[in-house]
Amino acid sequence: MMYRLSTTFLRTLRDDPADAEVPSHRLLVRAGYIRRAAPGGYTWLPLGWAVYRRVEEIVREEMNAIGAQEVHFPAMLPREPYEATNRWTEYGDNLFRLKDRRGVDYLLGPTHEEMFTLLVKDLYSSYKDLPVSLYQIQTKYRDEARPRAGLLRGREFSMKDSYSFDLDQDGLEKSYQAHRGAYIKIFDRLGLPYVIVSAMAGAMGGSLSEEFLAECEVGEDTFVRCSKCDYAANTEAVKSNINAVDTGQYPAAATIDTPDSPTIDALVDFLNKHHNDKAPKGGWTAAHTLKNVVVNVAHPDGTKSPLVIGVPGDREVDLKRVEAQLSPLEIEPFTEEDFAKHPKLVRGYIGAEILGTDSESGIRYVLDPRVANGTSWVTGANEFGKHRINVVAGRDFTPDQLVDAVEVHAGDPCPECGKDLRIDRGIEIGHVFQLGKKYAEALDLKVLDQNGKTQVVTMGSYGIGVSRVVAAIAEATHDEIGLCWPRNIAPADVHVVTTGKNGDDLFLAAEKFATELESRGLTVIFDDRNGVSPGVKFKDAELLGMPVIAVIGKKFDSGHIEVRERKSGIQHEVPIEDAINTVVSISKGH
RNA sequence: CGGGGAGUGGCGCAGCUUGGUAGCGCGCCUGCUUUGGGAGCAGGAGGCCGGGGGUUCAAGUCCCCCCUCCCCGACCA
Repeated sequence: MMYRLSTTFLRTLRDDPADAEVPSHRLLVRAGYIRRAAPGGYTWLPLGWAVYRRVEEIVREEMNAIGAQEVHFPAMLPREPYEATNRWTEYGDNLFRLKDRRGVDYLLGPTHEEMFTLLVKDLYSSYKDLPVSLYQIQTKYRDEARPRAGLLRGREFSMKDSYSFDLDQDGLEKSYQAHRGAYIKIFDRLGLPYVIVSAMAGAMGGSLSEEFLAECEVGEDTFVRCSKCDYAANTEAVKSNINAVDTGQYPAAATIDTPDSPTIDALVDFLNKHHNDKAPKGGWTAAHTLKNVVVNVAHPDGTKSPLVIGVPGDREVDLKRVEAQLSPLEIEPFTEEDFAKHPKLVRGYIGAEILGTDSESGIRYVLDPRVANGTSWVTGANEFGKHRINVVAGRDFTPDQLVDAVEVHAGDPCPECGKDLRIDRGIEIGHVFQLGKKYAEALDLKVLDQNGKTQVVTMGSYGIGVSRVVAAIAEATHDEIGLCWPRNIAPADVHVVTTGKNGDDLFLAAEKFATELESRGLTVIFDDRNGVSPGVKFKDAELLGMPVIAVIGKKFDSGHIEVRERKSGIQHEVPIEDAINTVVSISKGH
């Protein structure tokens, strides 16, 4: 296969496109791999599509290797299955909906759990049919509030989604591990550095769940990683491992006047000025205070109730993290009107002692594990301008539940080994999780087991964002001057540049060289454009990012061809008679 | 959905404050020259100035409404 640039449908841009910010977006547009066609929708041009297909093929090969079978659903789906699982409403505005000429509802599939479940239900009914894993590579649609960063977050994108169907948890475990293993092979082959982190199954209603993240500054996911052991988790899924403190000999709790101290900062100032005698060693700090944040929780039945979250005063509450743990409850802001309805909650002075389902207020109270049993706190007195000191967890108040609620910080202890955690950002490129029986139950997917009894099938769900992976690889591998594709997914193996003009000896030698490379099984880009200056050809070759650039130019007179490795910049001057073998051996991995 | 920025030939931008009938660079076309790091000269083509309404003798420029894009936040496998 040879691309002759004189006729390839390609136009590179000298300037960065104004609407692109992140490197992958900027370079993929500038190098002529993609064009924006719609908000959050991109056209793949020939070279871009070549990359896309190579990624797809690697995914396909590894899925087939674990025995998964490829199918293909429509992108436009009926409403009913999504009604049955409640996702027609749960998905909310993120679902693209449309009606046919008779006014019947359809949707553009954001993901296909329902359809796969129904397909298996349609054809299988015995335990003997299981296990089975099916997958597709499909265009998915999500009406993202804010598409951004080119291919990284579009409203139309390509995803490989697979689903495993097993009779029991043991089977699911095996299917899950098979997919996990396949994903490791896929991302290894793609040449993409990645981290596997534990994640919350959250809204999808499963249990074990892990994400594959490509480490990347512009990534949208934040994850922690231990500096010592190999613990890694999405920030939402980090578990604290705080040990309870032995109950100390704290004096009885007492009320103090704290005028004008509705905020933690003001309170700490006031304590240091007026209650220095009672201060712990080193004086009062925010870490000695217990901050109580009120939110509303929305229950699946549509009702709302207040919830108070208690965290140390020097920490912020991470609502996403709380929400993930309380799922399917959703967190909403607590408004002025809500305060009016709950007069026991005194804004700025909410105290722990009246909180908890079994306490005076009856309001549900969850605590971050940092507020451990036996620790002593300064907290609100539930009265304007007053606080309570020496309020001891477990003695003076009891939470309904411990929930990891604080924003995770770099330097927090690792739950596995206690060493410092680091925080980094990544792009979610793959996700494996054990769905369990949620969809099978909702859609009544059952088989008969060995004893002739019906069993609900248990499922796993596994996704790879194929189009996103292309961008993630561009992010991970580019440099200042352009793209820099790993050998396995580059649209061509070698980019042949000549400074010769159409028809002259140099040009003919270059053409012969390119043709020979092609006949040796390489995919070749041959810059045969006429009247384009060498400078432009070199810049374009670097921008396009093939792993090897071969130059037939001034060194040709002395019998040499220049062979450059794009990534390392290493340049070899190779005698003409050896050049083909040199390029082939570099392209095949030395 | 909230905050900020921006929409002007294919691309990147100026013009808007102070209204007077659209300009620069790149790219594109023709010719000549040039050919190892985004060439030179000459001559061209190409624009309902995001859309709609208004003010005015006159609107890219002023006013109102809408749409779109980018960034931050919210949301989101």
